Amino acid sequence: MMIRKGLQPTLQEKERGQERIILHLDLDAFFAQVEEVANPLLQGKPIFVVGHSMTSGVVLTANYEARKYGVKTGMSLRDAKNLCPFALLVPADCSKYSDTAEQIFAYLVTYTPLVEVFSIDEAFMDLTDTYSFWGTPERIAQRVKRWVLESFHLTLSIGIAPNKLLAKLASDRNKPNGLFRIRPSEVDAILKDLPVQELCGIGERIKFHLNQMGIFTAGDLGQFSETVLLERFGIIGSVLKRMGQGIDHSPVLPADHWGEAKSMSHSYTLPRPVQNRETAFRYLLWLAEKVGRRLRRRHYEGQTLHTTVRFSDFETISKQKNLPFFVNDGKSIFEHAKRIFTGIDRPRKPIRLLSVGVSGLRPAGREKWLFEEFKKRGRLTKAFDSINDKYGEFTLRPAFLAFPGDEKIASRALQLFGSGRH
DNA sequence: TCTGGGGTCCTAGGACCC
DNA sequence: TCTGGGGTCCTAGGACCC
Repeated sequence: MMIRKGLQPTLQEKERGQERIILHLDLDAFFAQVEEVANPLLQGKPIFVVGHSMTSGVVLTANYEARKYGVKTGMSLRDAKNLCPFALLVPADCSKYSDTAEQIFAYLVTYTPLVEVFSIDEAFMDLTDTYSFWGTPERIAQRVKRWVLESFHLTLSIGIAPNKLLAKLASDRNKPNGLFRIRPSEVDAILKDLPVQELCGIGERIKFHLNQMGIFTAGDLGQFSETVLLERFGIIGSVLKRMGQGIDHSPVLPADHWGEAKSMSHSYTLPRPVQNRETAFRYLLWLAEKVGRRLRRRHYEGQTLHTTVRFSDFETISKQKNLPFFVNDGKSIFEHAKRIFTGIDRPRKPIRLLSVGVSGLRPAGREKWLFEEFKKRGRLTKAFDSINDKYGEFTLRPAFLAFPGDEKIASRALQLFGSGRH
């Protein structure tokens, strides 16, 4: 008999013994549902929630009425309109969605502290140690569904399973307004004929390679030689094999267990391609200010600057630069972003998208300002922030953002960026 | 599939150092 | 400098998720 050091059970023991109870919650067609609740005139009609442009771009969310016509999230607006010409277009209002989601996710903590927010409309809960207080996991799922419906008039789909991978699969089973449980004894049967790309983590690219190797279902993947998978995919090879077997030991991690953020960025697809570089610089400054503001709000500063340019022919170039110091103010971020931009620019091509990001983050304010110039800049930035916090984003902005000259772009930009308050 | 916006992680080549 | 091997850092790009 082997004597084990420590009291932690091995993974195999966990697998055999205690079954984890993991829930995955997924708000159905979330953006579209929120809009329908806000505007009853939309109810029962096909709608697309779209980005700022309203004429191009992609569908952020289509409601189920529109999905009947084959419209999917991420589809270009043009294709979506071809499939469903009568759909109503609603511009996205992200702060509205995140406010709602935040209240819903906060409620989940009633049942367990182990709630992991996975995206704006998805969360995991680990109920292993707490569900018995309410009876069964299904009863908790029903209570959550009822509460969300009564409080927000929204439906969601919930999957219950022994791990996150399977819980996510389960929530997808009975959409919308679904509830589905996968028990350990059912895992093999469910995975046997499941197309590989339905496993979270397997996208178009990996699916293509797997298919080429003759692997089409999760069942195929789980049976396949790990050695060959490792040769083909490197270290993710063994992860893939375990996914095919429905094995996933990853924990449900609440926010206070998350590591620090690693990067922050903002990108923007211009309403139409822009040839004029002065105009491009204004967008760049706007993005830099947004990134800086977010870094400061979350008390970060970063050392690596990223800039991406996408031209009208979709050629995309990105470049990053390590700085000898940390930044989190818009002006410094802009100065370096502009320098990087100039280095990768193709001056004759119109620009379609710009992106500014900062990585190499650390908590801000660790070092005293070294130079007087930086000191002044820091104070100015603080004053800006306090006013903007009070009266809304971009109430105060650098004079450069006043858009002299180009009236059309100026008014469009102010409409987009300006708070409208003065 | 003519293609949004915000992230994370991985890979691979080159520079640089000992 | 005709030049080994290993480690680390930097950088560009790609894959994936929602």
